[in-house]
Amino acid sequence: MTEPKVVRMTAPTLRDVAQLAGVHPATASRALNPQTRPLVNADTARKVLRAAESIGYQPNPIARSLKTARSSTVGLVIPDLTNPLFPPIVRGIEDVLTPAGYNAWIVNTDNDPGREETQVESLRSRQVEGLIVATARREHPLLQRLHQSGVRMVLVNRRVDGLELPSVAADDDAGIAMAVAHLAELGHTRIAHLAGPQQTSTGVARARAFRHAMIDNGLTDDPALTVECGYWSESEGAQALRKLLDSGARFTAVVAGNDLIALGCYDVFAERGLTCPDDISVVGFNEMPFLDKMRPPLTTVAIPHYEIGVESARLLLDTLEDPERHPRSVLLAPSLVVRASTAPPK
Amino acid sequence: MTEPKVVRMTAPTLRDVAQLAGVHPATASRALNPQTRPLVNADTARKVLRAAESIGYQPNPIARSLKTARSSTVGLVIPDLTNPLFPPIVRGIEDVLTPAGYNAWIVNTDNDPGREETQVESLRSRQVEGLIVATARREHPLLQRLHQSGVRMVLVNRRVDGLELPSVAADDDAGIAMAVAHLAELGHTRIAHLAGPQQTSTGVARARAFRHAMIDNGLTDDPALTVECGYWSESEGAQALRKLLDSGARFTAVVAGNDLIALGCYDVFAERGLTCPDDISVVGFNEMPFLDKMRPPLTTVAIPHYEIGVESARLLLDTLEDPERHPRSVLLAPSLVVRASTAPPK
DNA sequence: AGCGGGGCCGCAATCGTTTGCGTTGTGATG
DNA sequence: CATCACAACGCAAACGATTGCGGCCCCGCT
Repeated sequence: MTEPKVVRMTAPTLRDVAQLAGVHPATASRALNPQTRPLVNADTARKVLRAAESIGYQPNPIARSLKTARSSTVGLVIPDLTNPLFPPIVRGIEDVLTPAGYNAWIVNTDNDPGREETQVESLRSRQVEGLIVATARREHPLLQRLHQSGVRMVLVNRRVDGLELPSVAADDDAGIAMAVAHLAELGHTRIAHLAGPQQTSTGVARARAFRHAMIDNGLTDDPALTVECGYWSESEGAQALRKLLDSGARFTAVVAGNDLIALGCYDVFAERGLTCPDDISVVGFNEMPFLDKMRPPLTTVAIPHYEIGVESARLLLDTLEDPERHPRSVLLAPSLVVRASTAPPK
Repeated sequence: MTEPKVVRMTAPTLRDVAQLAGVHPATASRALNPQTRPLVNADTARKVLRAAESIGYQPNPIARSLKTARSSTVGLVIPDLTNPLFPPIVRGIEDVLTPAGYNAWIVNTDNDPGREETQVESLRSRQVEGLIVATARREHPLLQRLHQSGVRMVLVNRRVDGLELPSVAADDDAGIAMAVAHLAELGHTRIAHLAGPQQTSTGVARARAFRHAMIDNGLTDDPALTVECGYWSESEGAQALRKLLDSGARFTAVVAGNDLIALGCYDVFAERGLTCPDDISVVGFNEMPFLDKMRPPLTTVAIPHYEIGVESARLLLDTLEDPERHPRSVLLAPSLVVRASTAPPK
């Protein structure tokens, strides 16, 4: 004989729990919440817990958010999920947010400020408690406004000019220095830089680091050997390299602003019958997946993606629990992964 | 003289709009909603709209969700964002959801059923209106339950045994057939298959298609030449190939269950001093990014990722607006991209 | 003039929680 | 025995929107 069971189409609510436990919903609420549990008698608390358990009660986060104006949710603002840089970062973020009782809401902006604005608006209206932003440009009115209106956020990989915000990134200086030193050791003297967009802090930081590193290695930094890319993309990288080659400049190696830019170079090599590293050495930045299987395997600066995610989530949690805390930024050490795209010049 | 402006820290609500427009909140609500706007006088509607505009009113989705038990949000359940297969699909999904007024909430399951369960639970409690699921296994109690409790969903790339659900995927049969035909034309006769996990519909579909294709091409399908991978991953692909090589089986080509499995083969080639395609040809499936830059560039079956996303979102919207509609499934035509990982056998 | 019928709009309940405040009951104290 | 403190709990008002129902007014008809 199967127990006759009333099927309710709607999920059990706090009322149901209270009724079952023979208490008022308010009491049930207090009993369920560890924070307020001391306010109710231990016995009744047990009763409530048991009742909740028995009917599989799950609090309704929507109702809770409405009342508390909190959501246990943070927003991740990402320029392009298609960029393999981000998934591991996201993973790291989720791995610290989840145990802390938070959920992450991922939005794509496609590098489009308009889209970014509406996406962020939608996040805010859903009461996200903070933002992790990977789309920062040096001039970023939106972020300025958000910061002024008290939105908690942390930046990843980027900074905004004149805005003191917690941020986490790889140590660009160190990374570029390693790349240049590596090439210098191989004997390269004329090294080009395909810089990332100079509207991004990362783009300028790496370009600056490149100049310094050249000097530190006793090489001359020829401005004609630095070309800026409009985006951090393959096609922009290819464009930039074509421009450089067409200019007639002489160079035997290039350090690219990131891996995608470096891979763009591969396309140009194929177009023009150049071979890497025999004709030109190239080193990337970021260590995206599958580089070891490229042709040739790309030498690059590896950064700890997952840890970047982890750290940024931690920073956000910190500022959530103590908004007054002085903004802390963390720099993570990169490392050089030498593969077959770099060799001594001919 | 600057206009004295009252700064309110809290976002404007419907009440504020109503007050400003000199009407009752109910009227304001009706005026704001295009659906119910005909119920109010055109003039007052205009007044309300203007008022809303002037104070920058944005409806609070949380309050709305609480009342309507809807959320204009759908969940995307993805096994692993790190797999480059998914970002373009996500992009396609968002591109149709956004104009339709929906938002997407992405969750990762890491192929872990437990994690999947809690993630889905969290989605449901946030009143998502439907699910797009890319994690389906052939036996999938969770999805069975969800379906029974009336959750609307569509499957992407996968199916569940005995469950009539809308789904969208590439035409695995056609894709595998093209791959095998290509190898056969090159002169291969002993072709191996590194199959995907047989708990996934895709895994078995491709394995079956492989057998059929072998026969159709007048080749013999030797069961000893098919090895199953536990996951759709590089390492599993490598494992499977090692097993095959160690078994002493003779073969000159392999069709891999997907690109990652194929790339796993590359690792084994390096380990054992084999060269591709001279010693062994390999063809992948999915056309993930950057394959053209691999060593060697991987021949693969290209599937229209973006369109898969687009179609799955459309299907979901369809079932949302007419839940009774008979489940429709769409198959998208793949195409073969021949690169340098395939060549005639020596 | 009386009556019916729309068109518009307001009232108030509701969604499921949280929380300030008030009430009750108990034990301890003067 | 009256009083007080305090623990434990209930009451009811929020949070911000949506929506069935009913009231009001005005118009047209007989």
